[in-house]
Amino acid sequence: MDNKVEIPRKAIYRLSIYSRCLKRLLENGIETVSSSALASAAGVKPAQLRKDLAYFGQFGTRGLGYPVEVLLNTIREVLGRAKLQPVVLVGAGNLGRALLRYDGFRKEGFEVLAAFDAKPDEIDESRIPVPVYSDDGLEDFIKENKVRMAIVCVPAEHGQAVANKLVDAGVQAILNFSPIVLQVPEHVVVTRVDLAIELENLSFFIDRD
Amino acid sequence: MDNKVEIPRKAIYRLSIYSRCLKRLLENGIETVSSSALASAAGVKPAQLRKDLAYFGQFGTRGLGYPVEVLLNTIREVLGRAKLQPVVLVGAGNLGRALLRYDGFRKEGFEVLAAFDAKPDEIDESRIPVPVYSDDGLEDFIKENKVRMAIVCVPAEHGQAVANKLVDAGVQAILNFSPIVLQVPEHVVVTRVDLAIELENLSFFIDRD
DNA sequence: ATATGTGAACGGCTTCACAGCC
DNA sequence: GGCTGTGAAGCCGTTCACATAT
Repeated sequence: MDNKVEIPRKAIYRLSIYSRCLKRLLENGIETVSSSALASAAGVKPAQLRKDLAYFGQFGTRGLGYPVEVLLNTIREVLGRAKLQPVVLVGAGNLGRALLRYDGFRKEGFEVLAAFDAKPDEIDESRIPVPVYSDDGLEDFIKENKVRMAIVCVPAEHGQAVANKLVDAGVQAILNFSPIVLQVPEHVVVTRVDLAIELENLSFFIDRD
Repeated sequence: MDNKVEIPRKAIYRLSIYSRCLKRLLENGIETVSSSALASAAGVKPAQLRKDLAYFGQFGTRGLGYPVEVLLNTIREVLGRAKLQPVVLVGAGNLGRALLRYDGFRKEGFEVLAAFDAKPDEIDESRIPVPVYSDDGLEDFIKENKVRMAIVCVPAEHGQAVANKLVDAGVQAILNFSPIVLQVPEHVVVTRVDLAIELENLSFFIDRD
């Protein structure tokens, strides 16, 4: 399959899920997996898995399945996850500090270099594995360290201002935990994670009294 | 518009976003809003906003727009957010404890009654506003308190077992922070929030060296 | 004049179903 | 026999465009 066909965003997202499943299979010493087995672990239909993989190559052996390790490495490559990716975090409140302590990021190849906060002096740095600086130095730091990704955990009222700063400094992707919709230029990608909205959304589906 | 037409999940999700925007408008004393203004604040197209609202009624005045307060209340009603919703959290690790301290849930009408952990004795409860119990009591607690929603923050290897317990006890909606795909019966809704995957997904869209 | 409500067109992702290969 | 790869069909949500209402 050739590169001219764009890979749909949704497919990209699922690639990450597949990679997690493959990682577990690899750890368990499994060398080959069928589309139906992997699909079920990832919560999708077999045909969809095969279509997703077909966007960037042919890896399977008919009658057999996919080689776990090769497939995993290829997916990582496609996702651009060959090397450690530097990240900054803005807003060291409750949530921000928790994310700084969260080891899932590093384990997956992201390095949070530093945190920034409007009032760094009031932050209890004792259990945080990275330095917390004042917002003032944000733009310089991003430029100096060629940071392209940022995590935003500031209150709603500061979200847009922070995003503007980040974009001006060269950030291209933002993981936004602030409960607002950020307005950014087209070349910048934002993923919004609003925990209260996720809960609210779920609550629609439970029985009412 | 009648109730026979199912509201798409994505539309439901957007209702939550609209409600946040409307809340801000209300706080600023704005009484009427057009579909284009509200849509732009919510990051969607005007036609989509109108379609979403049309799923459950007609609220606008042609030539004028929508009454902010009425619309907000109606959306809250549709979302089933009339009263406080009890929630339990399972897994009081870094992320779990941060979520317990996060005030966004309560502010939006969710009450985390208690947390459960495999090793509650090792948890530093000092800064957590709810009790942390042993996993043993999970099912009884859920039944006694008629809990229908749960937040899961346990390591991947325990995720499915915890989910099974929750479902058996009567939980109908799960917000899953564990990095696995939970297998649940059809009547149970799961929303997955995998922070590492979100980052990974974003990293696909930044320039490579 | 202006903005909603909505049938119809559109587009894109998902699923099917089967040909092709091991 | 079993499983992948893929064109074709199907489905669902989005967007358009205009009739409708104030």
